[in-house]
Amino acid sequence: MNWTDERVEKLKKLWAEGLSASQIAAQLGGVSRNAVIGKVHRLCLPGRAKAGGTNTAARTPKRNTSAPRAPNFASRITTRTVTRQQGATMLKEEIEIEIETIEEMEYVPRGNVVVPISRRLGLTELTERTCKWPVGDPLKDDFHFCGCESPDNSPYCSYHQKLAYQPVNERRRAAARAS
DNA sequence: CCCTGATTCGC
DNA sequence: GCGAATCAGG
Repeated sequence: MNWTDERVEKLKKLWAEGLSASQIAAQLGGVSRNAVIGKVHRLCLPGRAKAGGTNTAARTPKRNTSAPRAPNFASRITTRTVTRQQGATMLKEEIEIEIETIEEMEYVPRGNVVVPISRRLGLTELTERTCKWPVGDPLKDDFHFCGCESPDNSPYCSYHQKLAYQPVNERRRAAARAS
């Protein structure tokens, strides 16, 4: 693909709008994000300040122009893989529709509001049909299990089953994502 | 891992 | 002049 005046104009425009190089490359079509970035440089367009996106200005590697390339092999491998996957991903890029899931429900396992009609069974009293939801501090002697009737093969009664499997969802993802 | 922009340098 | 390969950082 040639950098026709029109394409260059579009590049300038999109870049000015703050689109990322990969997004611009997708819009223009036929070029990689690297091509876009390279062009941006040649045009001397303002790079992305250290603002929102990702820019680490004041970066001057300048290897010895005389020394042959001796990059880090380990990182090279990972870099390559990433690059290829990017290409495949970019072809799919289209429109993003954010569906905000407003979760107001905050599950709170109130340790006080104990539970239903706990049988206060000890570990030995448990059977296949008794709820095995632990109640209390395992290190204290008042520790016991719910002991209520539990459906078919479930290890918990209907009440505790909900508590056991409910809240584990969207909320977790956000948390896991952070780390 | 995925993504960003920045640089270098063979073509 | 181009842009893939790399690098560096989030």
